[in-house]
Amino acid sequence: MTPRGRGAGAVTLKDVAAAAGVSVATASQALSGRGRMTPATRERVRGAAEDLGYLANALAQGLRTGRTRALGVHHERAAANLRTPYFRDFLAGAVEAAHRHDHDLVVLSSDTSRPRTTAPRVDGVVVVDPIADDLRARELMALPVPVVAGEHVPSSMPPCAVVAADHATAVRAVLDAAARQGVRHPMLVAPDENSGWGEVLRDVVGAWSAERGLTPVLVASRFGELSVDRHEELLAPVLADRPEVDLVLAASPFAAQAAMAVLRGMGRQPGRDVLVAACADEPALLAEDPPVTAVELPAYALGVACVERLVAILEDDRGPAAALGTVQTVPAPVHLRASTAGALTRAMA
Amino acid sequence: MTPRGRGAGAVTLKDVAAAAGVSVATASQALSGRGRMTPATRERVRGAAEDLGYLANALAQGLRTGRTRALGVHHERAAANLRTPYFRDFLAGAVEAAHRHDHDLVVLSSDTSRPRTTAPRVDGVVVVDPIADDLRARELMALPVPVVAGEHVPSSMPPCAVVAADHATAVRAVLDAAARQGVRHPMLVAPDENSGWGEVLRDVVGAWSAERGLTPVLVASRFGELSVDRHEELLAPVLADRPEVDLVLAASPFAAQAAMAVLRGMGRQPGRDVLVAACADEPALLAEDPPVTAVELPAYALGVACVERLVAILEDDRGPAAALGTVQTVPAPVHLRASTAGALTRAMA
DNA sequence: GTGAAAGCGCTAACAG
DNA sequence: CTGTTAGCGCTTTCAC
Repeated sequence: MTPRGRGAGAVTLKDVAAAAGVSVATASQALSGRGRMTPATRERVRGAAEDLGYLANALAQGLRTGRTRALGVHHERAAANLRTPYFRDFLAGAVEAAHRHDHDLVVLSSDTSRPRTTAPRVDGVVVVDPIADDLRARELMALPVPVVAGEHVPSSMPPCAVVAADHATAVRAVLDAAARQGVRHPMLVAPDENSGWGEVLRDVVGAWSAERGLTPVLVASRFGELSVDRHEELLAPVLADRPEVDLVLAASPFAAQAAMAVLRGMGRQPGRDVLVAACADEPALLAEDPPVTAVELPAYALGVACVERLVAILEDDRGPAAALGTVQTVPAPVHLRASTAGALTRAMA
Repeated sequence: MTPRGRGAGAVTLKDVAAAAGVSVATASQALSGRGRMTPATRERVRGAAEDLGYLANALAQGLRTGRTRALGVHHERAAANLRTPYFRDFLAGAVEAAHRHDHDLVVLSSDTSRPRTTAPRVDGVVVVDPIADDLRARELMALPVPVVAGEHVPSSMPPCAVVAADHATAVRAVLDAAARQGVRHPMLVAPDENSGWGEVLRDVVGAWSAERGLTPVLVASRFGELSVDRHEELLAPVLADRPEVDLVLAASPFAAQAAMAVLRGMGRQPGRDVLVAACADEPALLAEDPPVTAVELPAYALGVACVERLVAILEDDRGPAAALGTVQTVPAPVHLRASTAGALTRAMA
């Protein structure tokens, strides 16, 4: 009958009420500052709570009020991705903002092998990098709590409030720089339709190319593929097939590294015969020869912005629905490096 | 009467029960796999839950069962410290282990300006670097849930299960290396009695010195001081006062950097006239001239170990009390570098 | 096999 | 001004 375990021994409001000689209801109001009562009573209850070391049970409070003062963060394979600086920075930003607003920040378990059987005890959720085939993400987005997506939502997922890096501006800066070097045959290597980021990149490159009467080559990769080798396997045949390509714009820095290797293997010199750039930065890109132009994804700022957005939605009287389609962007610095700085020497006319 | 807000609209067990034509009690048992009933009934309930997208309310479940499947992490000024690699690595390890055991991981709000009014909804807490004057840490340690300290607990705090780096072994390796270069007058700069780490370092250096008939100079600093300048202000007078010191062992890498600067300013050449080492590593130490010997604190491994320990305590039938005094250590690699490699040229006999 | 009822700790109406 | 009452969603005896 009594719950097994850890909760046992905790001081409850009943204990405080008894000690102060009032009812639990009065005690509750005394502590929350609500209700009208003599200052004396209120002080007596406060004192009792203090003496007993009373801390309200957040579970019970949350059950009753529907508010938990906790926010959740979900990332597909959170534990594994926590090895990447991107998610770490993001999380650091999210924690900073959550704590500033006096909320706990819950890193939701993301063992995707089994579906959650339980709705997380949070007031809202940030889904970092929503991926269409991430079942957990879908579950969370179906929850009756507001959701903010950290990055664009693939079109096959339900809409929600979005906070994303300003890829369009950043990628256009890269493309313009490449154009100045005479690029005519851009290739985009980007995650497939499971990723909203991939969709955005295709849109931007598509629009930019159309404005110039160019036709980009589009190659689909898998989101979250961190292996350079795998990307080489993907790119070797397509690059062999398309010798006219004079710019490889890769979403992933690992794909960019792979492109460098493959091109070199084909006897083409990156930065001269062909330009290379990435839509996400990584220290390794600086160590390449030549160093690879890249967009810096502002992970920390995104973490902050996502949580700020979530808090704003929670406090919005119009209700969470008002936020559904909205997109907010965070600037993404562009680092132009030697891989896009050399005038193209056109090997083949 | 109905709680305002976010919870509204959620599918409850009542809805599932109604859809399946059973009572909530039966529905509960059907889903949890407990209780005896016809497979047909169980399937019907499962199906209804599936169709409605039912997720159990973790708050209610937790209130009833006393288990939330969530673990908390507390760090003084968590948000600020999340800028340091140490806490990031620690957190990454903690998340990995927590998720492996199917628990959410809550980064507890650590706005220390106001005390928590609410007990966090977690089954147990990891307190990273417990500091004696951290009120939040004390609050958490008074909670009726098990607590694991990530690093030694200062003697003025209540005891709990401890998981710490093996400072003793590591520091002794550094001291032995220094002794081989002829060190006779070691100085230890370590956090004051607010920090269990500081206490351990003083104990180790004290014991080691006693074994050799040496008397170490002990300087107390403030835990968490990340500024090199502040450390310089602290060290300049003491080092001027104690020209005989031939080894500065600093707990913090920033104190080690400060020592390097101060010594150089005094015309003493670190690595030759005087040795320098740190009890925590930092990239900047590699860039010093000469590079500074340091102990690498295994943050990620500590994060994993703390959570593993917490889970073990939660599953231990003997109850959490059994774990109270225990200390578990994680190896801390030592990086011997040039700052302790040169034979001391004794400027003064 | 299944349902009714109690209660985890708390808050919000409504009486008194 | 304060106490009584009801109920948040769930689990768990205990009758039927």
